[in-house]
Amino acid sequence: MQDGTNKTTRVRGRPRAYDPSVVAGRIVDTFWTCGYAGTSLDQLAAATGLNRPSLYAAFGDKKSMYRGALEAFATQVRQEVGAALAAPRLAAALRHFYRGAIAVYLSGEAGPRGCLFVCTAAVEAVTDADIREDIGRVLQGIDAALEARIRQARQDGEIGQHQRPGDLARIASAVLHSLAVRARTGTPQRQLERLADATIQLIVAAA
Amino acid sequence: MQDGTNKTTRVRGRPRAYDPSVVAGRIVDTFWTCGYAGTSLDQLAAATGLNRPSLYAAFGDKKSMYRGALEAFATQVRQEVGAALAAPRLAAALRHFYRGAIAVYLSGEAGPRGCLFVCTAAVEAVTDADIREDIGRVLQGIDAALEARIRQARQDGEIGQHQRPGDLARIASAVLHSLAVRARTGTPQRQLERLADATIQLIVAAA
DNA sequence: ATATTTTTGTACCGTTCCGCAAGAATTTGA
DNA sequence: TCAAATTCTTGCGGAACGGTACAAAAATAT
Repeated sequence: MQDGTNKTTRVRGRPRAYDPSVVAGRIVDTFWTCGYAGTSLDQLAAATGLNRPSLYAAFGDKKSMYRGALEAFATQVRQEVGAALAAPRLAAALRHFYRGAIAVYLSGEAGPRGCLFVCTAAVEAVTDADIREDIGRVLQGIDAALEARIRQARQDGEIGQHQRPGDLARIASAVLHSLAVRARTGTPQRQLERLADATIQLIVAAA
Repeated sequence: MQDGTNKTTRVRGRPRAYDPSVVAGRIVDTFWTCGYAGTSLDQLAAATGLNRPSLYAAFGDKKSMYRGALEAFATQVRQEVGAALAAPRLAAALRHFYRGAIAVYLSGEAGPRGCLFVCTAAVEAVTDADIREDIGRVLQGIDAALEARIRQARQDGEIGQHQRPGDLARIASAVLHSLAVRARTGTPQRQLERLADATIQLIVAAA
């Protein structure tokens, strides 16, 4: 807290002409729309209003910009997932979970964009081990959050004992992945919601 | 059949020094590993042994090469899906369906590559309407094939009536999408198979 | 005022990108 | 043997790529 982030505590040199968090958001947006390989530094400069040297000084090279975008996206995802799954009954929790995801997946000026990880980072996973591990960690985190929530529902007697919570959780997040892909490839909101609802019904009814 | 594809029926000019189907396979392979934007024409030339002008003459520009790869991949998928789902009982059909998919998704010299459509084409869907529609058609085709097979299982009395075949089919192919993403991001075969098996259990047990 | 520190803007580096032009090479037909 | 047809090879061209050097600009510290 004693660093220069406070507005009153001025630092030495020429002040930044931009808000780093706003710029970071624009970077996420650009990569989300065009993917890693499909985005150029000129595009990022145009989207942020910065020129390339400023971008480089603030966020490093292209790959570290992209991984920074992944990290920012993951942070938001974790927060929203946690909030959604906090609902007292499993069906409602899953419903908030999927509705929130669908809203995110359908956002975007140029059209629905799905999930930054599933729909753009996955391409790079074969040729880039760092990004592959970034994705793995996030997907595992969602699996784990779902599993914990389902395990709790089982203790609460909401669902049967015939399916293991880990398996149900992975099925639930499988549908999440599919919603991302389908949203990005043009499936209308109505059908996405129907898929989510059918999944909830199947999981909650799991004997 | 009266065109020049027969080996004995020679055509006029200098003969091709390559087998177009082999080259097409190499093109698929390269795009499958590196994605559309991440693949350069030089890379394709190196992978096929042709030089760029020959590639261009035979397969058109980069985008039409990619769409050709999508088409080739889709043809193979349709064939394998049809064969797998022909099994007499639904559980076995789905088992073949998923096992076949997992085998494909784990293939690749540089590591598992998932699905060409789900893991590489999806990125381009926002900025390229042609590719977006290519993906949509294929995904819908798989949904439809699964729905038909599940509908038949229902008629055969294999599964209950509480879930609609269309919903179950979309859940089944949702898991397929997830298997593609998870395979490409490093999930081991054992876990992929476990997810598939749990899904089959849930669907077949659907009351 | 002057020095110091940090950011910004311009311009440039070498490389790679995609696509194509033009001629050499290799075959069949006359 | 020569003409026609098709493919292969070399090499170019203009643009875009990621990344950086360098000096002007704008703030604080002394």
